[in-house]
Amino acid sequence: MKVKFHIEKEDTKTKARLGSLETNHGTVETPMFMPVGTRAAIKGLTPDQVKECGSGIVLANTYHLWLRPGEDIVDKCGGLHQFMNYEGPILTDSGGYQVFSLAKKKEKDITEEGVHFKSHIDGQELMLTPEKSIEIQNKLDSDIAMSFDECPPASATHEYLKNSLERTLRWAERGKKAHKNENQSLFGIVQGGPYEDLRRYSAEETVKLGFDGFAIGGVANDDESKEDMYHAIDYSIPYLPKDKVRYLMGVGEPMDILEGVERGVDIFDCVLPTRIARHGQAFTKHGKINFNNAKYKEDLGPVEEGCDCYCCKNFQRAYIRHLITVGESLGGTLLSIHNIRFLIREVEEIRKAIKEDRFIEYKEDFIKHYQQKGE
RNA sequence: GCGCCAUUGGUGAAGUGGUUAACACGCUAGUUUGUGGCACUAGUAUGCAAGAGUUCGAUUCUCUUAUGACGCC
Repeated sequence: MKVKFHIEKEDTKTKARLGSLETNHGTVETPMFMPVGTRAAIKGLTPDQVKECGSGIVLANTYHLWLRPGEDIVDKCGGLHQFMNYEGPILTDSGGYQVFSLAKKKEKDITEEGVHFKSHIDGQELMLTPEKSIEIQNKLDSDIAMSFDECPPASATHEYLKNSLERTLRWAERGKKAHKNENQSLFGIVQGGPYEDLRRYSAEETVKLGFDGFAIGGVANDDESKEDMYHAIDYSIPYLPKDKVRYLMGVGEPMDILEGVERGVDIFDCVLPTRIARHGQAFTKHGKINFNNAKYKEDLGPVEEGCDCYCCKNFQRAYIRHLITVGESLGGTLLSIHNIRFLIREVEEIRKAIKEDRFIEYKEDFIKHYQQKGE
């Protein structure tokens, strides 16, 4: 079955909405944050630990699983759910983002047919096309597949973005035609950088093609400003159907999730919670803290006061700081658990706030605390 | 006791009679948004064992002292 999205409540003061997304592997409440497991693993965490964080959907990546171990092996193992032993819903990214970061600044590698690039593993010359990406995702058997799109840099010109999004539309159509897995949903992706006319055009045309959900792509690239990112959302959302789920790709930071929800986004994904964890940093309601900092050497408190995660319930900051400074991977694991739980706790609170019709108050309160950095 | 060599930051060390004493680690901070996992960026010796001398100028040359290694008696 295809995913089904239901709106349970719309916020009266903003475009925020409370909903649920029904999939073959369970129903997830929205707004929701999705942890990223690029190579069929949330780095450093077991599926049980991921689940304990309250996760709904998790991500896996087509590009990475195509190169290793190969979609046929995943298929032989019984599909992605069985392969990685995750029973909840899984969304696969198309590989577009990865392939474009490999082909970056070489326009000749980007053709109508697809994208030429060299494998980051052995340098082998490869080509990824919309059909190939969808074919791989069909075999991986995720619940949600993403269209193969071009993800242009934030610095791209209006003209470049226009041509690019038109090609992305043609690719979306080709991908849709190539899509054969009846149990898998397919999402379209809106591009167009920070430009109102392009976002509108891209959204309207993508919607016409007909997808099971819609994503806003091409945001938070390079050093795109927050303003541009919020504009990209604002200019895309009005043209997306209300009854389909909306996914803001690659975003993330605690503040951005609030801004996204306020603008009508339902689901988010981001590598940040796990990446910064491995580098020793944690989200807290007072801002981001860095366990490489000497001030945590003798700190006996939990990573975050009041947090209900496994890390905060069982370990002191001094221990986390120790693990990080000596390079024990458990440090990254524990902070990943905390950071994922932090973002999921945030969306849980957001859902509660929308339900109680106080989303904007919640947001303001969150910002007030988040801006006083330190602790 | 004599001879010979050494002594550079928290550590291992490079180096030169003349503007900012290399590099590495460590340390201190910062960055990270559809992950080319375990990275990147920046800062970190007003001083080259101590003192005196030669010189326009010495960490670099000379002398004395201290400490250490090696060799000889």
